[in-house]
Amino acid sequence: MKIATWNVNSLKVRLPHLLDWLAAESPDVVCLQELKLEDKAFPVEELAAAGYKAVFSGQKTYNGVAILSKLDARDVQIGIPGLEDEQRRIIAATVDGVRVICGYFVNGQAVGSEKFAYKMSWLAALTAWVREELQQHPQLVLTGDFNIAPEARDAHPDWKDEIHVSEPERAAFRALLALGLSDAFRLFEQPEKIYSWWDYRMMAFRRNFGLRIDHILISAPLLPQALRCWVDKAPRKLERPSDHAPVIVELKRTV
DNA sequence: ATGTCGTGTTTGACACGA
Repeated sequence: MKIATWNVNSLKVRLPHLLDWLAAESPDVVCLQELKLEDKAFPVEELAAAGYKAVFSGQKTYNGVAILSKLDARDVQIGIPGLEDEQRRIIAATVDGVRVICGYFVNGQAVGSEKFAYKMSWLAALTAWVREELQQHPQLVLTGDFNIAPEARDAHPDWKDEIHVSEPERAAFRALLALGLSDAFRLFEQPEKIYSWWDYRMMAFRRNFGLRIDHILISAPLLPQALRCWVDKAPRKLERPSDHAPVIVELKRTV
C-alpha cells in the first residue's frame, strides 16, 4: 500500500502531471494540497477514469485539500473540529482501516508576523485534535505540506530565512511526534540534502536550494509495516512543475 | 537580486500569497 502527499499548487494546472504520475506510480492513497479551486471545479470524472475516488475541500484561489484513493474513503472530516477557519486546510478519511489526515499547514510568512501567530495557534489546535484522533484510530497517517523543516539537515545550508526552520515551528513539529507519530522518511537511511520544495525563483531547483517540508507521519502500530519512504523528484523536472515534489511511503499491507 | 508562479481583479497591469 502506497500513501503519497503532493502539494500540486493548482490542481487545474497540474492535472496532466497528476494523471501521468498516478499512472506511473499507482499510489493507493494520495493527499493533495493547494488545489486552488472550488469544489464544483474539482476534476472528479478525470480522476475516476484514472481509477481514483476523491474527497475534497476546496475554495477559490487559495488552499484546498483532497484525498484520492483506489478504495472508498469513509468517515470524512473536513477542517479541525471546533476551529473556526475559512481556510480549507484539513481533510481526513479512513481508507482500508487507516485514518488518513491530509493537511495544508499554514505558511506563516515571517516569524513574528500575524500570519505566524495564526500558524502557531493552528498547529496547537491540530495537535490537540490529532491526539483525539489517535485514540479513535490507532492506525493513523498525518501527511501533507507542513511548511516546517524539522531539523537542520532538512534545510539547505544556505537557507537564511527563519520561517519554516524556526525553533517554535520545530517544537510544534516535535509535539506532533510526541503524540506517538514517526517521520516515515527518517525511518530509513536517506541520502543527504533531500528536499521536497524549491522556490520557483533563484533557479532554486537547479541548485537544490530547497527544504524538506512535506511529510508523512505514521503512528506506532504502522511502524512494523513501513517498507520505504522517498521523495519523487521526477514531476519537479517536467515543464511547468509544482514547486513541491511528492513524497511516498510504502506499507506492507495488502489492498 | 521585489528574482517565479498561480489566481484574481480595480483586467492586457497589478495585487496577493507563497
